[in-house]
Amino acid sequence: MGYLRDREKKIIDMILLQTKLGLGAPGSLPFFCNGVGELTQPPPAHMGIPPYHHLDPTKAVHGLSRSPMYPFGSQYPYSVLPEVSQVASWHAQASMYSISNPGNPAASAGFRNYPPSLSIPPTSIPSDFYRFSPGSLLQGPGLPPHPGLAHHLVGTPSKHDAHSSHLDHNHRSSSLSDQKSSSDTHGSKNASDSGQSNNSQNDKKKPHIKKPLNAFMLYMKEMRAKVVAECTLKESAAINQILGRRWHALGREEQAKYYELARRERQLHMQMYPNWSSAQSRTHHEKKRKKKQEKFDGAGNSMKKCRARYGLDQQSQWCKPCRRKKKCIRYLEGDGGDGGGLGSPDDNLGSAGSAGEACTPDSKTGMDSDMDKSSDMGMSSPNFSLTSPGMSLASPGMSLTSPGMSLPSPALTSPCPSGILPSPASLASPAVSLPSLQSPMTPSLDDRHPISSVGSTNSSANFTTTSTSSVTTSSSSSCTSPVLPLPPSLLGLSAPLLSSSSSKNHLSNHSNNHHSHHNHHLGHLFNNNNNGLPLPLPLLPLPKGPLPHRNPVGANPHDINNPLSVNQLTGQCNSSSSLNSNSAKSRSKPSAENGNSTPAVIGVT
DNA sequence: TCTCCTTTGAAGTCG
DNA sequence: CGACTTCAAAGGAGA
Repeated sequence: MGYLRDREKKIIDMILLQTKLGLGAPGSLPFFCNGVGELTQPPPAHMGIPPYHHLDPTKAVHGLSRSPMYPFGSQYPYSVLPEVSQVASWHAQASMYSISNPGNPAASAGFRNYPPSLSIPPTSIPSDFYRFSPGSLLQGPGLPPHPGLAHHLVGTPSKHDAHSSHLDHNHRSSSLSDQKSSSDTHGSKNASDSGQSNNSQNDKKKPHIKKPLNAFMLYMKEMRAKVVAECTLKESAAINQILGRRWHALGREEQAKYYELARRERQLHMQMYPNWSSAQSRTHHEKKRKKKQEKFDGAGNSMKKCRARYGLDQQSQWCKPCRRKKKCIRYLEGDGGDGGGLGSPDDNLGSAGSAGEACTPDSKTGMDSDMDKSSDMGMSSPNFSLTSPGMSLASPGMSLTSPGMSLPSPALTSPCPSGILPSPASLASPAVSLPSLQSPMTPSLDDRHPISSVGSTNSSANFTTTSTSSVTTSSSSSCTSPVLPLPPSLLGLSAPLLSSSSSKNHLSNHSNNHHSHHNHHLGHLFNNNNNGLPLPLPLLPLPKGPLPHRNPVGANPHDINNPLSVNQLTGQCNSSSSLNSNSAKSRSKPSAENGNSTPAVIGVT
């Protein structure tokens, strides 16, 4: 209710603002009408924004031609770079997205308010939401980019810089002189080339053009403050988990807005930095990484990770980072020489939890890695079975037919203001009542899917099995682990559900497009079943063998010892909630730290 | 001061 | 072409 009210308020504010700005064209608001009509379906991620090289700035002005890669391409209008009125409405939208209520400091705190170089008052329009302010478009091609944009985009360490300048840099950069200097520095050309590096200082300050934010990033930016305010959480990791959940629970139209925003951001970014490529950002960071790598190389540590090297029973031998579930300092990437997959950063299934990796013992990683898996999972016995008391899938709480598990679920509306989804299923489940769990684990959205609930049962109960492969991969992975016998159609359905938040790294990314596509199916599923998919999903037979394993999020947030565990971080928000984080940690940081995640399981066994 | 955590999406790289 | 990797934001925490 509150959320809806908030939205209504935002819309009203937006309309008022638009009126104030004389931008009252009905077609420009709300959201992304673009004269095409209301969005009926959200764009899949891969559809939402055409590849960078497909974004022709020259065309962009007139319209973005997008091949309808997705069935509803025609329904989802990707029009164009905003026209002037549109751009203004864009600003207005920004005001809506970025809680602009001045009386809500928490809400506004999360946003950088790019100083309006234009006619739009800064106080009313926190264009912060847009790193690539449409202002530059408004001003025309020859005009400098939005100072805020430049400030943010170029050479601004987002993170630590934020501490000092998060709130005030708006003011700093809002001055005309700053605008001028900013534009002088970065110009409308490629900012990375604009340095006129005559002196070393310029070289040092060679601007780093950051990637444009994707839809989820934009969403996070907007909602973070909200979540922080609601949950009094400050840990970004935990907040991001919440936001991830919320993102999935978000309506398709809501998501569509962010995809649209992201698309526009990219367009603007491309216009401003036509020569930019994400490789620049990559190389920018690779330098640091190389340095670090050399550092480790110099140390001559070509060892296995502590976990694999010493085992769980000799944790005293582990290096500190391993004990802290951080990156093993003894582990050297590329130490593939021995131990089969052990040395590979990718064998850190423990955390990684990726179904792709978590295949059957004989599938991919070999025996060693299998052992590693076991140990990573904190399992002493490979025969660990989910049929153990309290973890039975047939347990009432986890019943696949449980109301809490059926789709669509009322719980999807996220009663918890933080977006954490309490579930009767989890709450009632004996599994979650295990003493090892400090706080009840709540199945994620994914968990509400019967199939995923199987896997999530494991994670939410801190049980892992030797098996491994998540059903997620059933349709695309080479995993041969016992998979729930699903008809292809259902598999196709299940995959997105599962991959939506788990094992993203490996599953989702086995094809970005597929992943995104699936994710959108997920969204469709949860918001409206207009795909004609059967809901609720049928009860699935329990597998006889080891159940598919879904490793918990990242460094095992369920590990109560993990300071960043979901429980610890979000418990204060909602004691009955938890993020069943099927993490995607594994996605981007596949290596070392992943293997260190673990062992909440130990306590169970 | 730097890195990690954690999320999703976009884009680059590699085999 | 698929799989994999990195980066974008955020801010607390730890080294």
